[in-house]
Amino acid sequence: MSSPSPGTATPAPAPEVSDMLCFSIYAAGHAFTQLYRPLLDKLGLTYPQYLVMVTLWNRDGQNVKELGKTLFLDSSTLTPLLKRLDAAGLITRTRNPRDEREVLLRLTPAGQALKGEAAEIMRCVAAAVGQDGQTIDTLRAAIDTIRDRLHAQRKA
Amino acid sequence: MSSPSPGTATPAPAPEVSDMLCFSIYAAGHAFTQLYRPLLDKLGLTYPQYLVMVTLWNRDGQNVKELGKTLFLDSSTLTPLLKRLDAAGLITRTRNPRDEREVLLRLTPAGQALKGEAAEIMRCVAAAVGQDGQTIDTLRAAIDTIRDRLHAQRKA
DNA sequence: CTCGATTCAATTGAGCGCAAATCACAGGAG
DNA sequence: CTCCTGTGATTTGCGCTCAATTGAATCGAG
Repeated sequence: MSSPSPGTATPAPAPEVSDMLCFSIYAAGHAFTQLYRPLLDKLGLTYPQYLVMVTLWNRDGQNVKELGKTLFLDSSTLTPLLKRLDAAGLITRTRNPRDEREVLLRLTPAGQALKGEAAEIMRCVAAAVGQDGQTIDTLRAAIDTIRDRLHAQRKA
Repeated sequence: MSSPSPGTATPAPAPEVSDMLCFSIYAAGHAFTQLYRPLLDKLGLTYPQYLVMVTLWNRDGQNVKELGKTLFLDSSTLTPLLKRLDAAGLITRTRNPRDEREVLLRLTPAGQALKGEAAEIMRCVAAAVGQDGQTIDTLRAAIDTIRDRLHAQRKA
């Protein structure tokens, strides 16, 4: 008697992926990546590389650990990605003389210069999303709340 | 004079990743994957493999194209994934005798049997998300709307 | 029936993401 | 100073994701 529909002819609820919040987020993430691809191709960046650049544009000179904390990414993901940005001439990677364990990430002039181009991309994405700022902020807050709850679960 | 804040001391708005909806979705997606990992390890599945199984539990005997349409994934992603599910004894992959281009995907008894274990996982995930069904449905609808808009943009 | 276009799956190459193991450095206890 | 522990980054191995290409089968025009 624990079923919501009591007795007759409901063989199984049969959940579909389209009913699952995790799948909505999964699919929307891919859709964003594919939206960004042609826009970022002009800058020679991938979507995760772009997120790294946005973070560095806000605070230059952080180390890998701090960057990873902001993006929720592991150093084993970031190290090869940062090497590619380095090879592309957008950042430099130097050990901190005060603590040789840390690698400091600094934008090159070329890396700084890309910031100007990014504004145009943000406008394109906002247009593609096609929702007002209020709606987006509310949605974002709801998603972040869930993310934080999932991360908290991780420790428990 | 094109700046929104007219004259004084606003050097740059400096958008951060935490202000970007795309990043919220990106990070939440990873959080879900990490929540699922220990749960699915018991079944020997990865998260994308689990989504495939959920889809096949709902409709057995589809081909790769149809599966990809549901999950928004390409055959180049699915082919190796399906080979792993085949190697694990959860599905079979056979050419459609009516049209030899298609590969039909069918659950094995072992693949069917996993469906029972999945209910428990869904309960764990729902508990971790910790929101009522109404809230989740609203959130999911909003995300799906944006996803559809992004996909539509793709064609234009 | 033959030719050309289309469709479905598979393959290839590059990059992302994470767990686990490794290496180097820093800092404290003795 | 030496050992031990902890931390930051890298390496390795596996799987996912997609663009581009290939190969095989189907279908339609003539």
